[in-house]
Amino acid sequence: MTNIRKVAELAGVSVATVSRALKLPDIVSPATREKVLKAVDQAGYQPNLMAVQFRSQRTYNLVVLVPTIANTFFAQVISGIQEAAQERGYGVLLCNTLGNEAMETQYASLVTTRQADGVIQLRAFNPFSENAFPAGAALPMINACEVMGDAPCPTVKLDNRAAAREVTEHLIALGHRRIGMIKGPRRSPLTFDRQQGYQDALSAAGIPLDERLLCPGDFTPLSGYQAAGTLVALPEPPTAIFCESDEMAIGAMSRIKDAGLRVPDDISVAGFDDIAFACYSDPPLTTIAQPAEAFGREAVAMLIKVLEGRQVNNLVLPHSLVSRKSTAQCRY
Amino acid sequence: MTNIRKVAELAGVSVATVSRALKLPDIVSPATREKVLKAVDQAGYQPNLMAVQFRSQRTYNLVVLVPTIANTFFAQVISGIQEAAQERGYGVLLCNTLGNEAMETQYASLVTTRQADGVIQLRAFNPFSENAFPAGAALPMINACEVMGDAPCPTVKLDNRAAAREVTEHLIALGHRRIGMIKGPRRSPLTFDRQQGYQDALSAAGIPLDERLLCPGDFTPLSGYQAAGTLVALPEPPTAIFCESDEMAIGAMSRIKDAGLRVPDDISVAGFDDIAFACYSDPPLTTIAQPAEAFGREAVAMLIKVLEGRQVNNLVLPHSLVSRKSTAQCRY
DNA sequence: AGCTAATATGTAACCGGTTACATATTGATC
DNA sequence: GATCAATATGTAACCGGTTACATATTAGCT
Repeated sequence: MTNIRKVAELAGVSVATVSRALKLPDIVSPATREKVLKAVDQAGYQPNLMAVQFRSQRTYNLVVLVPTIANTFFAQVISGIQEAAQERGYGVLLCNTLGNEAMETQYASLVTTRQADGVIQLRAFNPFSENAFPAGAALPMINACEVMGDAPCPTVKLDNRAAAREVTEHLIALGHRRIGMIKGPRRSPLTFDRQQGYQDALSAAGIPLDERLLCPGDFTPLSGYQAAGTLVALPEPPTAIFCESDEMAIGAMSRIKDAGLRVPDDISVAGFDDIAFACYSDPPLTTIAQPAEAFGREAVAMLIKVLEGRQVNNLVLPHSLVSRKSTAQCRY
Repeated sequence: MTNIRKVAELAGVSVATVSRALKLPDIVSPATREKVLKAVDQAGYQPNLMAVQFRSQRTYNLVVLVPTIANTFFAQVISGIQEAAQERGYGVLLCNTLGNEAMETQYASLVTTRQADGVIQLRAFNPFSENAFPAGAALPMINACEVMGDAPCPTVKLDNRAAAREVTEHLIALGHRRIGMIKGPRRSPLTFDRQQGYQDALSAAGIPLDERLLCPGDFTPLSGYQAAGTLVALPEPPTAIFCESDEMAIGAMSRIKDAGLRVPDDISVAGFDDIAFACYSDPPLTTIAQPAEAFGREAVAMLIKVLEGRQVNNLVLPHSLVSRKSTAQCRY
C-alpha cells in the first residue's frame, strides 16, 4: 500500500512536509510542493481516509434513521439529505429502521462508537436517548419530518395542524360535511397534529366530530385501501376523505372504485405529501405539498451546524394546498 | 473519552488483556474476564470502532450506487441491501448518483480511500474502472439490476429478454398486433435486452417491427406520460403499450385517459417491476414482478463473498408475469 | 523436587496519518 | 556583520485499538 511515508521517501522530504503540502499548500515552498505532488502522482497515492478520520476523530458520515425507504415521501427526503451531505463532504449511512426502536438505538450508537458524527431521525423521537446513552451523552442529532413537541434536539417540521386544517377547509368549502379521515399510526405525533387541524376546521364550521369517520392506517397504500373499506361500509359513509398520506389516498381511491363508487363524483379524496405519483393517479390527487427535498437539505445543514458547535433554531417549512381533480363539490 | 487503557487501569490488567477479554473471551481466565467486564461496565466503555477499523483495515461499510432513490423499484432494492447488510454487520453508504458518472467515480473511490470495503452498483457498468482506478486496482464490486453483458465483475440480474418476451406474448395472445413500447434511456442495456425480447415475441408471431411504435423514456412517470402522448397521436396508434417500468406505465395510463381513451378498453398497458402502487393504479397494472428485495440481498451476499476472497457466480433471478386489469382482449 | 507443556498475562510495535515542537534557513533591518 | 523575525522543514508523539512476542504462572508427569 502506498502511504505517506513512501511518498515522503520518493520526494526526499519528511512525512510532515508531505502532509502539509497536501493539506496546507501555502505553508510549504513552491519547489517542495511541486516535488511532493510529483511523488504523489508517481506513487498513485491516495490518502487513507480511515487514518485521517481516526486521527481527527471525525468520520464525516451522518446516520439517517428512516422508518421505510420504500415510502415515496421518505425516498425524496433522503434524496435531499444525500445531496446536501455530499456537497459538504459528508457520507450518508442509511438505516431502514422499520419502526423498530431497538434498531434505531443500535444505529444511533454508530455515533458513540465513532462510525458516524451525527444522526438525522425522520421519525418522532423515541426514548432511546434516555436508556441507551448513559452519562448524559447528548447525541448530535436532528429530528425531521415527524416531530414531537418536546423533542430534545433541534427539529425541522411542517405546520401539520395548519396544513390539515387547510385541506379540511377546502373540503368544507366544497360543501362536504361528512368528512372521513384516514390517519397514521395511533401514536404518531404527525397524526395527532393533523387530527387537531382537521378538528379545528370542523369546529370552525360548526360540524360536530364523528369518531366513526376516523380510521387509523400506517401510511401504506394497503392500509389506505383497507381503511377506505371501513369508511364506505358505514351506514352513512363520508362524502369526502382526507388521507394523511398520498400513498394511503391512492389505496383509498382504489378501494372506493372497487366499491363501485367514483372519485370525486361520489367521494372526494385528499392526500398529503404530493408525491410524484399524485398527479398521475386517476383522478390526479388534491393534496398538501411538502418540500421533501428541503426537509433533507435543512436537516443536514442543521446537523452540521450542531457538529460545529454553532447555534441552531428549529425550523418550520412551508406547505401548500395543491388542488387537483380528486376533490369536487359535494352532491348531497 | 473512556478508552481501552482506562478500562485496563480500572481492571488492573494490561490493555492486551482487555482486548482479549472482549474479543476472545476463551483465552483469558474466568476471573480476569469478570474483572474486565466489570470495569467495562463501570467505565461505560464502548470500543472506538474507528480505531478497530483503522487497525484491521476494514470499514464494514458498503457503498451503494443508485441512479435515483426516488424510483420506487430502487427503493425496494435498497431496502433489501440494507437488511442483508445489517444482518452481517455491514453499514450502507448510499449514493444517489443521478446517473452522473463523475459522481459514481467519486463515490467508488470511497473504497480506494478506505472508507468502504466494496461497491454495489445498481446501474449498468460505466467505464470508471478504466480511467479512475489505475494500477489494475480491481474494486470489490457487484453489479445488480441493470447489467451489461461484459461487466467486469459479478452480476445479479433478471432475464430481461425473456421477461419482455413474456409480456409481449401476453399482449399478442390477447389479440393485439400493434403493440407500442415505451423504453428506457437509449444507452441502457436493460432497454436493449427488453427490446430484444419484445422483438422475439413479435417475430415469433409474424408481426413486423414498426419503429414508430418505439418511444424512449427515462423510467419516470412524466416520461411515460409524454411518450404515451406521442403514441396516441400516431395516425395508427397502438392498441397496447408495453412500458419498461411501472412508473412509466402509470404516467402512460394517465396520458391515455387525458386523451379521452380508456385502459384497457381502448388501449392495454403493461408495466415492468411490480412496484407497490401497481395494484392500486386504476386499473391495476399487468406487469412483470421482479424480486426487488432479493436483488439487494443477493448483491450483498455476493459482495461479501468477494470481500472474503471466495468464489462467486453470476446470478439470474426469477421473474413472473402478474396479470391484472390493465390488459384486455383487443377489440379491433 | 524437577522438568516440560500448557495457559495466562504483559510489553511494545504497529496501522497511517496529523501536528506540537524543535531546528534550520532565509530575509530584513540597523 | 549581527540580530531578530519570518518562513520552511524535520522529528517524534499521538489517536485507540490489535497482536507478535516475551514472560510469568500453573498443571501434569516422572
